[in-house]
Amino acid sequence: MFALVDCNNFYASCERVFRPDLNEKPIVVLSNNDGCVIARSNEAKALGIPMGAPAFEYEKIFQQNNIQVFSANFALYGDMSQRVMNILSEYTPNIEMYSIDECFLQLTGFDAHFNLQQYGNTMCKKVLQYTGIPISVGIATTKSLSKVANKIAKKYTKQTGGVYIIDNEEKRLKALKWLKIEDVWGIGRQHSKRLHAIGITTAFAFTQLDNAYVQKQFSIVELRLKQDLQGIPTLGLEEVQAKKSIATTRTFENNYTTVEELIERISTFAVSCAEKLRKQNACCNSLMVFIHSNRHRKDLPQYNRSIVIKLPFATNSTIELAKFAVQALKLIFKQGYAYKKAGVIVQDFVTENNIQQTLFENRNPKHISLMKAIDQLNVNFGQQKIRLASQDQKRVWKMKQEKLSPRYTTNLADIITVHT
DNA sequence: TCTGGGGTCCTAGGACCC
DNA sequence: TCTGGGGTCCTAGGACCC
Repeated sequence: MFALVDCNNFYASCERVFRPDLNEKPIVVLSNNDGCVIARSNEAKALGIPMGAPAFEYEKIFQQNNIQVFSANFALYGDMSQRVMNILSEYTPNIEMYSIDECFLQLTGFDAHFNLQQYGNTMCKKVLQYTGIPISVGIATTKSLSKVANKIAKKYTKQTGGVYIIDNEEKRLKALKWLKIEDVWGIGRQHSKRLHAIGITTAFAFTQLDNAYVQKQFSIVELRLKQDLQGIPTLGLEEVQAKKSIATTRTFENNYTTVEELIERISTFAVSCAEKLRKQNACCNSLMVFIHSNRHRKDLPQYNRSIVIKLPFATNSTIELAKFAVQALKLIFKQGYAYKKAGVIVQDFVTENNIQQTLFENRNPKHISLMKAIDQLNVNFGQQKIRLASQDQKRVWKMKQEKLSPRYTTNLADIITVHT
């Protein structure tokens, strides 16, 4: 059996743990730059705030309904996630952390009399008691069916107590007939549109399609999903593996029009990628830079371009990566556009001690110890203390975060005070 | 005025090999 | 007149997830 454990309205719940006065009150969490809604409490959902709602359009509605608004506090959410996962890891060593707020547990070795319902219930109780985060648990014979079970558990919390189990054919069919095709895990916007066009509106109807047809019209991914939904275990638990790409991308608060402004941003993004690379002891062999104009401004000329450059040697040096990223930027920059978003993505990794030397040009060996020193200084004296000259020296943080909550669990100065 | 960020996987097609 | 077969690797683009 697989269990899918999912935290309810995770970001909103994290904020609420430290603000119990907000229990049963509507909460939304905004994306970077306080741009759009990325999490909603049940109360906010009931008020009709959609996922992705632009904050500026909904400002009035937030006020009218007394909705508490938060800027995204990823330091807090990441730490709370760790705490939840640690507790769930005690239940089985076979655990896959699928995202910041959900994980799959593979449950083996339980006999037919084992009470899964009770098992799920204690899980919910323990996580709630230890962390303050409410969770839902879906249990079934395959991964995708446990996702379905979880949806039911969450939707009908009152009846299910937050735990639902699909353990026989009758329940499986009932669940799949209930589930709309667009709500199936792995079926996104494009696929559900195409499926609707041929009259497929439920998960059940999807499982009735011909295997060859599904593979031909879609891909092997959708075929695997179909079989998994039929109750044939096709998707297994996945090992956590090293990342294959690392990105730092941002939407800007304002438009940038000059290459100098973009050089500063791109350098900073490359620096951030280099730091993340060093954390996972990897070097990259290629790098992508992209720049976008504001796609929402239909009245302005649009320009979107990206470029991938192969590096002459694998590196994770801040200095070298920033240099290459700026070179790449200069190849695609065009005068006359208002740029609103840009990013750097590094890929093609090799582990640090496994670098293929090249004949003519290699990474500067001095950079290895230099980067160690920089990383250590930034750890000891705060992030971004040591910067490249090409980065902005005046402002450390340009992101709009007007409603940021304290880092209650990761910053000593932010620990909550208990009034006695 | 104001609209997020970070990932993974698969496929088709082209370039290349013998 | 008539011009093969089998394979690998790489990349761009498109789909998906949270």
